[in-house]
Amino acid sequence: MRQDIHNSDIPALCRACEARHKGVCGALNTEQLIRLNKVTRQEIIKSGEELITEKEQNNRYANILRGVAKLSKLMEDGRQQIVGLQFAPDFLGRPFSSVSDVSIEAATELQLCTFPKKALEEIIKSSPVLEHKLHEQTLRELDEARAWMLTLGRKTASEKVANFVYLIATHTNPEENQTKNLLLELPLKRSEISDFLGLTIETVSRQLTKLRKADIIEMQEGRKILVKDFGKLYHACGH
Amino acid sequence: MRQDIHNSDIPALCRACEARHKGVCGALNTEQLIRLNKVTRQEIIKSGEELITEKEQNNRYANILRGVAKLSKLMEDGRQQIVGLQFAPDFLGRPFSSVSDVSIEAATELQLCTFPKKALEEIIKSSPVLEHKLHEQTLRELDEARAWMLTLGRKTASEKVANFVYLIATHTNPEENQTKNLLLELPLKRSEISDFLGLTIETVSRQLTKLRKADIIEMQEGRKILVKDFGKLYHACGH
DNA sequence: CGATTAATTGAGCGGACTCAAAGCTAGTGG
DNA sequence: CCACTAGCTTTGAGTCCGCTCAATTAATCG
Repeated sequence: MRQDIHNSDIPALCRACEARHKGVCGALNTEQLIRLNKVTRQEIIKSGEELITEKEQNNRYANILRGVAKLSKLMEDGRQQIVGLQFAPDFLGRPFSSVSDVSIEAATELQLCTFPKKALEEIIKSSPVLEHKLHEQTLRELDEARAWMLTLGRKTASEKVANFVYLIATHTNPEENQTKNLLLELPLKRSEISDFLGLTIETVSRQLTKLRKADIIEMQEGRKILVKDFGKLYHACGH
Repeated sequence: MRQDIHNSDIPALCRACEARHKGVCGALNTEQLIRLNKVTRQEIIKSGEELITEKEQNNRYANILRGVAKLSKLMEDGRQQIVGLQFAPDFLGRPFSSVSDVSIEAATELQLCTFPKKALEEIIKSSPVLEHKLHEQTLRELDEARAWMLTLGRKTASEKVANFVYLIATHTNPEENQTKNLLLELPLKRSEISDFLGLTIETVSRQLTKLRKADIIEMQEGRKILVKDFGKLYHACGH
């Protein structure tokens, strides 16, 4: 599949990139990487900036190299719902459609590798493995969306907040399902967490205080949180 | 692509099947249809019967020929969330994974065309167009899941119920965005509607009564509902 | 027809919301 | 260094929407 023997032929950018190992670019051979590399552009997006607007035309895709992106939907009256978070090395954009029905915004500072829609779609034609990789990410996102639907529809405020901390814990420090202390930084502010959980900022704040008083987490400077008891946190999610 | 010229070669079952036109089987040529047809089996599933159990092994896929299937997730303490509905000619099952993380159950009587996981996966290998079709359905499901997340997280009880009626209206009678009367039959009972909307049966019932008193719908025998004002219904969804 | 399950309606409660105020942070400039 | 601002977060008090519990009515099916 991949020709790691000729590692030196691989574009410098790609050589260090996580997307080539765990992301969609893992489906590409050296020649395709070189071809794609000619049209890619690295970009740094500041926290809060919008990449793709809901219901609007867009003709660029991207891979996340670093940072967290949030996908959200907005109602005319201002109500908002965050419908997903994406981490490196996720692929950003809606394949096979020129309009996304969610907006994509940088939750933290974001380092991206962007490329034109057309370039990707051409490579897909010659390399079905790439579409397979994209399909697998779509399936993973669908599983996550449905798991979150259970959280939104059936869990209490405290379970929701625990679930959010748990989600961040498992995504930023994967495979560390340990009971030991685990330090993490929340990529969202309170208003965003509330829009992700279908709650208000006040309720989120109160429930975090409850988790703190229950000795499950400890709050540190900034948005840093120390998970003191991973088992209890998992349990607090409703499991 | 498809060889409709040799229509007579197409298996009898497939000739009348919606899945060949609008569903995933549209990606297959006559030869592939014949190949798949050797291992397919038509099945009638009674309302309420479970096809696939959450977290359990399963090695069959299916296309819906008639009826509605519901996808749901269950918590240990019995809380339940319906995370999607599927209509003909949708494909049922989780590609590339032997365990589904949702259970699939017949919401109404269901007529299916089932086939072994292996058969489909082999055809995918020789025909990337099939994977593309599956990918497109997955993307559509993801869009729908995210739209529903907005409903679950940010809409009021009355908006939720209106949204449900609207969803059924648009899925059972597509492209009839008319102001004229539209008769439809709800495929779910109250307890299922409440599990879909993250509400209780009582609240669902009360909100339906409100829609009736607002002259937006009219309730008839069984689960039939007459939509008297499609525009008002759309508006009642929060739009 | 009764038996059973589904749906409606009512009364009262409580969890999450609203509104309001005070406490933190980080950034800016004197 | 502190003063000042603007944005974010926490905390409190009171309200209301949707839940719970309970009773009735309506459908469905032997």
